[in-house]
Amino acid sequence: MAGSTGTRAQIVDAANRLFYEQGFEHTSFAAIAQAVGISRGNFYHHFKTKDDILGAVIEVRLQSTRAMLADWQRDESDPAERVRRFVGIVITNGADIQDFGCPVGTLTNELAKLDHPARPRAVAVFDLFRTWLRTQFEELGFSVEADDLAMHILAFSQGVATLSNAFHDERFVQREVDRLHTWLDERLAAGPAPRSMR
Amino acid sequence: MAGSTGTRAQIVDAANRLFYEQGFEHTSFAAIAQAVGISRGNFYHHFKTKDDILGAVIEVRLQSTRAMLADWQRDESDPAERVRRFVGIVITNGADIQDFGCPVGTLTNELAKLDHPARPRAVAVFDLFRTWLRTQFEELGFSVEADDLAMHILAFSQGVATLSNAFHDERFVQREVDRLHTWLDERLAAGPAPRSMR
DNA sequence: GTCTATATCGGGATAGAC
DNA sequence: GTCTATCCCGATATAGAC
Repeated sequence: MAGSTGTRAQIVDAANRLFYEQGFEHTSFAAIAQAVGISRGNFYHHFKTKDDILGAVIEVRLQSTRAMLADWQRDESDPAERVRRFVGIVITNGADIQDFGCPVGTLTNELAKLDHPARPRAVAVFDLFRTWLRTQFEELGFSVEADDLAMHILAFSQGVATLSNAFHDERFVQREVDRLHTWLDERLAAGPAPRSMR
Repeated sequence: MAGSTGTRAQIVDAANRLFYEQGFEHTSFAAIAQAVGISRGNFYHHFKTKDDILGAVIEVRLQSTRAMLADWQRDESDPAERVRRFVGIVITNGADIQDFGCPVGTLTNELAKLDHPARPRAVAVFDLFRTWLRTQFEELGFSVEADDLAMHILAFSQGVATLSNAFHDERFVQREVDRLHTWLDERLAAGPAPRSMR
């Protein structure tokens, strides 16, 4: 795995964490260098510019997201249960989300405000989740509605993450998860809309 | 109104807009000064520090939010219709949200990452909406559920705003608004849970 | 590959004239 | 109240020794 060995990988890992906790722009080279335990000068041997590090961080996030979704795909055969696994992230990662929000949503928004060229790559992480969720609904028999349902699940996660970060209320998160599970069950019980109704 | 006249008010207005569009930390004094048309030096006659401007911006947002909610309270007698008015913000302000996200959610998250002392005041804007929405549901006969329903509406708005900013998809926004309206109608038709069921 | 030293720039903040 | 000039610091980035 490209995580522990190699100075370059260590830099990317530290930057990945710091960009999440402090934001991209607010994170200085000094902070990253200190976290890794190297000097600032050594830094530029591995990356020419700060944007290069951001690019590497986003690629790592894309890669680890693909790996996680592949794991879920392998470990769970029921698509509905896979969707529930995704929904559960807001509880599994509840502590980090309370402190820093969703890593995907907060980075894409920061890059949007900075009008940063890397924004589309950050949105690509969202696309991974969106496509994966849509595939689950397609496996459950939905067709044209699948993407709409996927986006609704994504919106749920972003809304919960933002308010969890603002209010630090675990009971709110649990209530919303329960509510979405109920909605999902009803949606699955009703099944896809017949073609004649579209 | 404290909006157009007075250099101080102009500074706050420009900062308010720029903090929204570019983020708080990324907005420089030079940018604000240029937007207002004054020199950087003059700046410090009105505000001692950048955090002071942030404080003033947040107070203005609190004030304008209170005014907006009071208007809605006055202009619309049906609490359900008032809630729908709030839900409609994601369409009314759709263009700005696509470009910059929700002003409340994005600022609170940025301040959380900066570990900024003004974060609680920024969250207070969320609290205004939360309390106002809860009051509407209370007027509709809900009691203990009112706050839960209010938070669900807030979560909706944040989820839609974040994904609207990421994907720039108006049709997604409209679908989610329609979905929430349906949910709201069903919720109101069912009425509050009887006390015996709690 | 890693370090120290340094260049360069932009940001917040101050002093003082008008 | 508004301006110009300036200070100070932190941040990105470079040069070059080891």
